Amino acid sequence: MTSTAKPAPRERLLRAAADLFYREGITATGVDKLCQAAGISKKSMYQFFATKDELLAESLNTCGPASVAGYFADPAADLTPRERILHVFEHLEKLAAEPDFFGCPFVSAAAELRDPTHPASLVAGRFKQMMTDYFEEQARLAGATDPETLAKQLTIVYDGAAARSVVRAAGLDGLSLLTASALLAAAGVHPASPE
Amino acid sequence: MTSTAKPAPRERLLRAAADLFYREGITATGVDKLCQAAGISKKSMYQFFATKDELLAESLNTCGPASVAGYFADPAADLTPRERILHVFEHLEKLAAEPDFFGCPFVSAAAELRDPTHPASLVAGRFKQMMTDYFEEQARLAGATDPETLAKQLTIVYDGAAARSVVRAAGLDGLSLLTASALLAAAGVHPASPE
DNA sequence: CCGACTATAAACCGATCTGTTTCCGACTGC
DNA sequence: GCAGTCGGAAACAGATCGGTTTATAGTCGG
Repeated sequence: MTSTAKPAPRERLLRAAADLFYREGITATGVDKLCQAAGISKKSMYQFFATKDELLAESLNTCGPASVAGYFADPAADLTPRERILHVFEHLEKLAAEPDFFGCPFVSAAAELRDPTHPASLVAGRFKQMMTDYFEEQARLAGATDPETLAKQLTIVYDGAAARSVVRAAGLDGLSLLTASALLAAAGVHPASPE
Repeated sequence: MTSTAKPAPRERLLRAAADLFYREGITATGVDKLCQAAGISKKSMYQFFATKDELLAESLNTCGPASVAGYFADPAADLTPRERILHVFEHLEKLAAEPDFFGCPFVSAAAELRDPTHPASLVAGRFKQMMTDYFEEQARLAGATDPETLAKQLTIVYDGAAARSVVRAAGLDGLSLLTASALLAAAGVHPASPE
């Protein structure tokens, strides 16, 4: 019975936290609402996590990877590095078109916290770096002239496009793909790799 | 006496609101703190503005332009369109290097609100469009191949670079300038305009 | 059946939230 | 001097905040 509906109290709590913090904001989400959404008591919550901030950081850390997994193409797939890079933006375009898209969860959290030393901010920084590292690796494989710089630029395009979608409350119409392609081309990475 | 220290109650309130909402967040800033910072009573505040949200929207609308004025070079200055575009990113690099930079105030507000219909979100949308329009105008003057698209791309770079600075709590090291230059070059806008 | 453990619901704490109201002193025009 | 108005200080209202505690219901191993 517990297997079908309830994965585990702690798990449910982390999921509910990641969901509500993202959809409604950190400060705007109270602990009571959180526990109610997770079907858990406050006492249990405070046994798992000492403070709301600790829960926030752990929810980002635990549920973050799953929420951004779609950006990274299956490593087993037969794709060129350039296609793997563009896959990130294809996925972003898809997400941004939906009305419940509120930007990158990590950026969103770090921006609201305004405290670089907050545990959740550190988690956000690590994940951003992870995406940049992914870009750099693929850029290097693609033979880009300056993979490190290109990776940072692509991350900027990713976050900028996400911000655009949020303030306009609209999709991106391929703009992020177009911009990423332009930067790839400027770094010598072209669609049909010529022999 | 009132002329030296106190501009006007309403003005002070708007300034304090813009400042605190930006520095500490919207939800995290209480009305009491706001009034205290502005040196005004809550009664007066609620005579000027019906709700906190109304104050927020109006503070963005009124104090927003001044807070972003530095991005736009003096129209009288002898600058090329390309230089005017890059001036935006030079200014951003300067701001991002300071520890009290928390990103674009409009994006920040819209992101925290998560409600595209909120008056403040509409204000944010208008200002973003204003910057894009500025980019587009300069891009057209510079003879870019596709000024409209280039303008959107530059706006994306602006917001993406701001986000990067926020999550890393560090400066940009010229990265936004570099990226903007690359997109300009891709659109056929080069530094020393050759005859 | 029993004691230990667990997790729940709910009350509770002081503080703070948005928003309203009351009171009172300081101006104003007359 | 004196009604009238203004705005500030502060109490107030009801709700919610993060966090703690109590009491109770269920679930184990022994």
